[in-house]
Amino acid sequence: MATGRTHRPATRSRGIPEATVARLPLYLRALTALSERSVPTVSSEELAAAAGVNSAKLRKDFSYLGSYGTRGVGYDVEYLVYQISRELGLTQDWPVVIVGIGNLGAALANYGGFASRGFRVAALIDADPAMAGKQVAGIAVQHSDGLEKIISDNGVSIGVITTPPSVAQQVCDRLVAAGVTSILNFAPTVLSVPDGVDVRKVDLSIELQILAFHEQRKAGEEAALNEAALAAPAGRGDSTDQGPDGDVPAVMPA
Amino acid sequence: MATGRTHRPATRSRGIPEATVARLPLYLRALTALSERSVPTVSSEELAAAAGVNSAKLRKDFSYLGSYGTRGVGYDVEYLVYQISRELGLTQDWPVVIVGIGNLGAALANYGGFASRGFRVAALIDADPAMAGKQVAGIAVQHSDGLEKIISDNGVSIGVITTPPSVAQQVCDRLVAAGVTSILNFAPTVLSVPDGVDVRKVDLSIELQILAFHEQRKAGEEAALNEAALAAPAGRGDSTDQGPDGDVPAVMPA
DNA sequence: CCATCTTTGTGCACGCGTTCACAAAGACAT
DNA sequence: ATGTCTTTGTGAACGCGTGCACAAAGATGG
Ligand SMILES: NC(=O)c1ccc[n+]([C@@H]2O[C@H](COP(=O)([O-])OP(=O)(O)OC[C@H]3O[C@@H](n4cnc5c(N)ncnc54)[C@H](O)[C@@H]3O)[C@@H](O)[C@H]2O)c1
Ligand SMILES: NC(=O)c1ccc[n+]([C@@H]2O[C@H](COP(=O)([O-])OP(=O)(O)OC[C@H]3O[C@@H](n4cnc5c(N)ncnc54)[C@H](O)[C@@H]3O)[C@@H](O)[C@H]2O)c1
Repeated sequence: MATGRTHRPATRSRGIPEATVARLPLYLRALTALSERSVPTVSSEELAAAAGVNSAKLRKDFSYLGSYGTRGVGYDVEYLVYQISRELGLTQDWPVVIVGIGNLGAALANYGGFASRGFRVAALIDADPAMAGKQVAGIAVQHSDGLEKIISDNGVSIGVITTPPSVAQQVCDRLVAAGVTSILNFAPTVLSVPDGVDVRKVDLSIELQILAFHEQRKAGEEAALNEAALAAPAGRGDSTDQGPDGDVPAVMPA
Repeated sequence: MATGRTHRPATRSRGIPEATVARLPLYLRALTALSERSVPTVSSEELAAAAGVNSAKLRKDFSYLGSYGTRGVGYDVEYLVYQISRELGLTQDWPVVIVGIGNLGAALANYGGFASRGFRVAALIDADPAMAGKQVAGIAVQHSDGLEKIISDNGVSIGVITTPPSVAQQVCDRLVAAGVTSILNFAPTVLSVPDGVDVRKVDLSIELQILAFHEQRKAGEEAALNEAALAAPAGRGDSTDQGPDGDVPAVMPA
């Protein structure tokens, strides 16, 4: 998922597959819920259902961490919570900076889900002088002039970018130069980073477009079905009276 | 990525692999930028660089859509923009509802990136009576009592859930019952949906945890390197004076 | 102590996605 | 028209991830 210039070959970190790492937070969430209900042990089948995955996959995932289960019984919930937390590095505190305190940045700052997992908003940074000093989520916004100092003073290694896309790369460059080695990017841009820096992106627009693709496919199948019976009206999705699937390109190739 | 109860076997839709579909929006974005700069054609190498992918992958991706390139020249930008837009279903208008107009829901409502790709915020829905009637991003928030009618009146097939996780499943159920067949879920919950409904989730907390995992691994490698030289201090990441990698579990298994 | 029963841990096969490498195709110059 | 040069489109190999199916392990009861 790292979108750096050089494509790192999936660096199976210390033997734990990337796909497994991506599921550990899911397991952890389900386990935390069980822990709060004081459930002592859980079977792979139950936990898998709670996490929305296959039980075989879950057992294989856990096997990468070690053999923490007891055959015939299941897994000890508390113990597993600790092991996964430790594996994910959540037993330590991760100071995070958010750069670009607009609509989205402010929403993230207000989000309680951060602190609950060992992530602490160490600073909010914005380039707008009018924002500097304002309190957002109980934290004073600081001007981006001091970005480097803020990063180094707080020992920040994780940065969140919620600036407009036009400045995302330069913000990224400054973060990296200041010592940040993990970036969560909300701006719809491809970021170039040096080796050793991880970038993950959250792109709302892409998610919607993927949904639209499947939605269109579903509508197409439905239409084909209706067509097979008779030339029936579409019913849903006729908000515009444009043809559902024009075949004539807007511009022909040269 | 659909997290429904039944695991659909990657339904290679109409021959286009899921992984390719997920990259089409990326290509489209890069192509749109080129189009705005009036670049007439682009090679797979250039476009791949702009989209942050391998050029062979890009060519293979495009080969699923058909042979739209010209050997020795490259791809016609305008034509490709149209073809990808059509394939993704962006030539039609998709009305979208957002349910749960809190911090995040309001940020999304204000986001301009929706409309630019054929997605139109048809309605904002919240359960809080105090929110009803309030204007957010120029749209009046409606009470969730009328959810079903709003969905059907506007022919909405895509819903965005930004409610607290505790109510996400029931909101999801109502959306589905009302006719929504695609859901973008921001609440940290596993949603169960019937077959034929697509769910995609955006989970900030998971992204951060994945970053933390890699961050810890990097720190560990670095520490091992330093250790090899001498018992050197860690320098970064000592915000708490807790040992960097305790080995004693909090609770021993039964 | 033994039998039975539950559940883990994993060997194995399969399919998807990625990447390499190259032949074919077309543009362009001469 | 012909040759050269660029770039596409794709066959093939490989690696990762997934899921099945089962043997091994341990709990539990008699
Ligand atoms: N709002 C959403 O729901 C949403 C959804 C998906 C993606 N995004 C993306 O997230 C980003 C932020 O969206 P938004 O709606 O919050 O935009 P916004 O305009 O409300 O906020 C952007 C903020 O970044 C600040 N900024 C600008 N340049 C900066 C710089 N060089 N350094 C530091 N701060 C700087 C601005 O002062 C502003 O406060 C955009 O890239 C947008 O495309 C937003
Ligand atoms: N804020 C963030 O940056 C952020 C980040 C990641 C995930 N999330 C998740 O997104 C969701 C929303 O976060 P938020 O910060 O906006 O929370 P919020 O509390 O600000 O907003 C939630 C809104 O949902 C409304 N609501 C509650 N029950 C409802 C119902 N049954 N039907 C319709 N509306 C209902 C509430 O009235 C409120 O306006 C949460 O699940 C949160 O975990 C938020």
